[in-house]
Amino acid sequence: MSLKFFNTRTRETEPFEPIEPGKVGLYTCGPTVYHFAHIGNLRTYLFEDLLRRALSMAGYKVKHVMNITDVGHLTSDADEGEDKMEAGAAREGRDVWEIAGFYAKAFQEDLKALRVMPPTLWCKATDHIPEQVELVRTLWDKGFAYAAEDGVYYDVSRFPRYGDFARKDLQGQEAGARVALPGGKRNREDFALWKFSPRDKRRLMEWDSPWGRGFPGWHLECSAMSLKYLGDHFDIHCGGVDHIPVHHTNEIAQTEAATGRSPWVNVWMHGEFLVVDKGKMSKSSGEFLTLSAVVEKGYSPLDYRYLCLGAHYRAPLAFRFESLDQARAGRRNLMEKLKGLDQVRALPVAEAKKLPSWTRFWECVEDDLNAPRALAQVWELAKDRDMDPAQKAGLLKLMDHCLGLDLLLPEPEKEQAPLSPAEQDLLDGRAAAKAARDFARADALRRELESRGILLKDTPQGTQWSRKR
RNA sequence: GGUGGCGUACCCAAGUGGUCUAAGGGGACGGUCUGCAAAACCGUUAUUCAUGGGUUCAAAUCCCAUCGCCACCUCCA
Repeated sequence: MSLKFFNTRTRETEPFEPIEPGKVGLYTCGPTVYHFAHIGNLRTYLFEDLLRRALSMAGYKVKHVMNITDVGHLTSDADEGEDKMEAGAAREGRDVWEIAGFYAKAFQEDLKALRVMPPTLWCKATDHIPEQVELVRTLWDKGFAYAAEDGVYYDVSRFPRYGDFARKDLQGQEAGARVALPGGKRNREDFALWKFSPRDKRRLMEWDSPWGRGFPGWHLECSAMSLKYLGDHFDIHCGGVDHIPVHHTNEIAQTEAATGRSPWVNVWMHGEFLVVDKGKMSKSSGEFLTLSAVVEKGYSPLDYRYLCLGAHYRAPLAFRFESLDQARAGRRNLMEKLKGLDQVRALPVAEAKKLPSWTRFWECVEDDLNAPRALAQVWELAKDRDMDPAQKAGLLKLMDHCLGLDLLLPEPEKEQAPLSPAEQDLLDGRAAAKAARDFARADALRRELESRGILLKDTPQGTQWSRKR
């Protein structure tokens, strides 16, 4: 058995082989912290978390690096618009640094709520300015960079493999372009390595460089930081599918040009989008749903995690509240079936891994992280009423390590507001009516209670009540 | 306009040449239980995979056409 992943670089599903036995270097593109993450963004981090967990469970020691981009991400790839961070600050009338800190923290809290394991190492773009300047210098010295009006640019024509990763047909695109390139750019695809600060305006985030005062271009931080922490050849690099044509293409171009080494990264993996109605969720289109908004509507972050696990990471997932309702119902039903197993002394991991049920589960995970099928295996197990509880608990513990749904950690019962005197009267009245076998009256009282949000359940131990969730 | 992808039951969704008369979940319906319910349990719910052709001993899976939808080529996970 071995892990197989779909590699964007080769467009094939291949057995995973680490560069160094037993170890994996993993870089996942983190957020630009100019706004809250929406649940579409978060889907990608959930996919990466599944990958991370699968690698760990396969026995690899994973060094996982994730960036926080807090500077240099422009509102347009044409390198025209503003820096998103500065734009975010202007929008909210706050300091850029404040904005960065605030949204980075919010992001990390979202991940925590979703049970996404934190990376081995977080790194911030603004903490690595010298490394980025150094990288520009290397590219400059090697002749891959040139100065234009508003910054230092990467010359894609110097890197023949430029379009390969995204399978872009540059010839075709250039032929159709016919637009004058602004500001002295040599090629349409050239991107900024270093942007100069505007003459008339003082930025809060700017640094000196040999080419002029300014700030690093987006793309650069991921190259500089992954080079620093994972080296010029590492195992896996992830992100959303949207990163294939621009961000990752540019990262590869600048990194491989600088190091002269290819491939820089063996396996590239990309998560598909969460789509809303007929389109993707995006920060600009107004369809913007944060995790906290979902929680405020009464869902658990794990309901969303469960929803995402129900679809393969490489397939678009249609989001609707109806789907989320279904996920919530499914997760609750599953938890209900597993109730009490947390009290059981579970079979040790080594033993549980020998059971066929585990093998079936793990085969799904190994097959390019097929979470939907893995989840189906969890259900098969949960429904098995003949299995020894110790085995069952051991297996579920293992599976949950992989899925991160806290299956054996029941959510604390919500504090229920005690019955009001009026409600208590109704309850007592029904009990009396029931005892007198006046069922019509008993049912009427139950309906009355239900309309107040109280559900009754008659058990051999008497009537239990609960407030509607 | 160019490029890539998708279309599986009421809903979400797996499966990408034979084990598929298509996994799993949600929902619905029927049954057991109950005074009746709820919960639980049992069962039912696609001979069919957008449509029409074709290739093959064999197709949801490959090819072609048609229709519908989406993404990228502006920013985006």
